[in-house]
Order: sequence, then C-alpha cells, then structure tokens
Amino acid sequence: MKYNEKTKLWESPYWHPAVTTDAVVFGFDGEQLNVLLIQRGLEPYKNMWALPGGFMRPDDESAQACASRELREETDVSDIYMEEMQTFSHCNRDPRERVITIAFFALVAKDQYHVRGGDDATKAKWFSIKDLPELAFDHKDIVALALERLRQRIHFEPIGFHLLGKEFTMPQLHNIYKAILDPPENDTKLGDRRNFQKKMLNLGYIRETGRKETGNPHRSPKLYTFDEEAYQQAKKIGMRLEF
Amino acid sequence: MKYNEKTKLWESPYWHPAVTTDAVVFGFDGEQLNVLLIQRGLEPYKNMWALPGGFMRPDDESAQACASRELREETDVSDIYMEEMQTFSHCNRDPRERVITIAFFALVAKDQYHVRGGDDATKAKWFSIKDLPELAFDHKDIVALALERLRQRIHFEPIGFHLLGKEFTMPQLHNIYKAILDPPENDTKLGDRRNFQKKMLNLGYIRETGRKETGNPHRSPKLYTFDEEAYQQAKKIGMRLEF
DNA sequence: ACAAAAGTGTTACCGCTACACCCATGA
DNA sequence: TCATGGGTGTAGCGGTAACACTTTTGT
Repeated sequence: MKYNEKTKLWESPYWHPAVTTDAVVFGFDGEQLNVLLIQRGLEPYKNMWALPGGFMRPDDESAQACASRELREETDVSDIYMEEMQTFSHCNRDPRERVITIAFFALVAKDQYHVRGGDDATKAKWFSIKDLPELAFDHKDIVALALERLRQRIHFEPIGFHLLGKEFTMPQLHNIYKAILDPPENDTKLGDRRNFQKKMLNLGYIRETGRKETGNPHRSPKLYTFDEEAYQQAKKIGMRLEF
Repeated sequence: MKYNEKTKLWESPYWHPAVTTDAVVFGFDGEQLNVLLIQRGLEPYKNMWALPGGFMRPDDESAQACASRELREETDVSDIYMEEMQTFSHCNRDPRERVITIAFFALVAKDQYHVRGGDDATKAKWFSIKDLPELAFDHKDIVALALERLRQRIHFEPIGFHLLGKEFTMPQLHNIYKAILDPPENDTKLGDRRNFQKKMLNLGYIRETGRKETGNPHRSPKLYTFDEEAYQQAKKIGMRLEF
C-alpha cells in the first residue's frame, strides 16, 4: 500500500482491510473483577463505553505494540501483562467500513495505576464485570470471550499474580481465584484457604519474602512473590498446575 | 476503503495493511505427525515450500472463512477441524509490503483426503514434522508455534480424534498422543497403553461402536467414536481432562 | 501352533480433600 | 481480653501409576 502525495490517499491494486486492536484489561480491587473501559469521544457510538483500542498505524512495530500504545494513550496504563486472544473479522462489525480487530487480553494490578482519560476528552473508568454498561460495536462479545479465556487460563497457568503487586499475600491470591472461578459455597477443593495455600506452595515457584503485610485489624499475613525462573524450570520438567 | 473506477485502485485516507491467513494443517499417518505444505508458484520465495494461505478478500465472511477457502483452493482439503491460533504482524515479514497474517491451526484425518495441488500449478504435499524443508517467509515460526499449541491443547482438550476418522481404535489414538507428546521411554503414565485406555474411557465421552477393525495380522481392536454431546455435558459439570 | 498385539484385572502408593487447632494483631 | 482472620497439621479416601495374565487373530 503506497501513499500518493498528489491525492493524499493510500492506494493499492488489492483490497486491504482496516485493522484495529482492542484490549480487555482486567483489574482486581480485592473483591470484584473489573474491566477498564473508555467513553468514546467520536462517532460512531459517541459517548458510549468501549474497549480501549484503535487503528493500527504503519509505524506500530506489531499488533501488540499497537494495543499497548492505544492503551497508554487512552488510559495511561502501561507495562502490564498482555497476550493476544483472538481476531474478530465478521463483515458488519463497524458501520464505517469493514474492520478486522485483533483482541488482546490483559491483567493489571489495579490500584497501582492512576487511570485517567486520554487527550481527546475521553474518560477511562473501571467497571465491575457484574455490572457492565452497554458497549459499542461487538465489544460485549469480546469481553465475554476474554472472561471465558481468563477462566480457562487460570486453571492451568499461574497468571493470577499479574492482578496483584509484586508482593502479595495468600488470602489476596485466594480471593482472586474465588472471584474468577467462583466455586460453590460448599467447595473445599478451591474454596478452602488451607488447601489452596498448600497447592500453591507445592508448585514450588512462589517464594516467601520474609516480610509481612501490616495494618490489618488482625494477624498479619505473609508476603510472597512469584518466581518466574522457578516457574520456567517447573514447566520444563513437565509440572502442570491445575485448579 | 473505496474502489476508484478511474484509477482502478483501492483508496483510503488512512493506512490499511494487507491481511493474509495461513493454516498449519496437521495430519497423522499412524506413525508420524505431518504438516501439509504447498510449493509456491509465484514470487516471492518462488518454488519454496510454504503454508497454505493467502490474501483476505472483501467477500470472505471471516478470517476463518478465508483460511478455509484458501486451503480448499490450494490443496482440495475441506471440512476439517480448525481454530485460530495467533496473528503475526512484525514489520518485515513480507518483502513486498507489510502483511499481517492470521495463523490457523488445523487437524485432519490425513488418509481421508486426496491432496492435490491447486489450479495455478502449485503442488501440495505432506511433510513429517521431523523432516521439514526450508520454509518461505516466517512460516517456520508459525509451524513451531502450532506445534507448541498442539501439545498444550492435547493435554487438556480432546482434539486427538480429529486426526483420525469417525471411528478409531484405542491403539491408534494412543499412537497419536505418543507422537505428539513423545513421553520418555520408561514412562508408564502416558506410555502404557492400559493406563492410557482406562483414563480415556473414564472420561465418559468415548463410546464403543460394537464393531472391530479387521485385517490386522493380530487380534482385532475395538472401534470407538467420540461423543460430542457427552463431552459438552462433562465439560459443563466441570470435568477436566489431563494428560 | 505360534507370534504379535489387544483386551482385562489388580495392587500399592501418593496426593488431595476434608476438617481442627493454634497464633498474631488491633480494638 | 476478645474477636477476627491467618498460619500450621493430619487422617482417610480415591485415583492412578506400575505391573501380569489372558484372548484373539493371521500365518
């Protein structure tokens, strides 16, 4: 696709689709799982809530770079865990023209970021997944897929940590698992804190820091960190997590 | 993006990338895992082997529809299990222009298809994953990712069946698992046929057909089928496979 | 009848579930 | 000192890894 200086248009003998990225950013506040949304400042779907994202540019190094850039520009959130999820490519997703969207799935330690709107008078805000507003485009479907993917992922991959700070307590981590997978009331397999803790520590890649979290009205829980190196090692050996 | 009748070009004020789909099609011959490749008839990388795929057209209903179409056109393979894998979007993947590729991952009962080259003098051929030729573009990376994905997938999802016909024997299925995951020689967990069979049948969604496979020089193994309905049921209950 | 491969059965152990008790902290 | 929540321990059960024997089939 070439830029024509005279006509000020991009031209090609072949059809090229528009490509955007959208990110479903999950955050956890200690109680609920939340999704980061922005309020659209432009048509179409003006003023409606939508996923952070936008059109890919020729100078974006990759789709993921594009997703990160848009997120940073629109919400001031950066340096987070992000992975590609799936593309959305049906014909009438966008009223303007045909758009192919590469959807990403991201996890962030919610309280470590100062979320604000972007430059162009857009607002960014966290919404509980149990109380989402109506969303622009087919973003409802994208969020639904992300939730499903998150549940699948957390069963077998240690990604819950990304929703917390570098140091975290066992009860915090346990709350995340309960919020995402919400086990039945009587379940002791995942629901019981003691069994949960044992299983986690048995995996071998969660290290005690020696420090404790203070300021609680009760006994101070120990602080742990995720040991990436030990995890990679365990993965090589063929060890597999299951919750 | 609009078509200009005068200039015969597609034009847009915004940059649009070219988008292709590529499919990594796995087949199993009873011994080895194979990948379906086509020999390129055009530049770039003329005569080199590559993954079946091609540019997305405005009349393709979705990316997956595009991948299916290209596969059918180039290799005459259709109606197979296919799922989206990941996009590839770095800047210099294609010498012509920047191309974003949506890569798919597919499984097929190899001997049930008459693989032939497409219209434009291209050839299609199966290659053992242990003996792949040099590949065009970054297709080597795409195949590597597909293999990794296949291994991950087969641990927790019953997709091995898609590499076999509607009816299959336990030894056949076992061979697939061994070929994909190749367990160490002394492993009895996955390597032992008796334990493998028990685990599979315990899942509850593999039904005996009552028939047997004849023509072997030895005892005739029973034929089984995969019961999709029972599987969906088991999945709902929260049952999870693990190998 | 024999060889090769598939079907079926059994035991012992490990890990997880289920449950109880003790300890630290702030009010 | 009391209430709340977090840390640690243990018994019993179930599943599965490890292993053996019998049955079928074609030559």
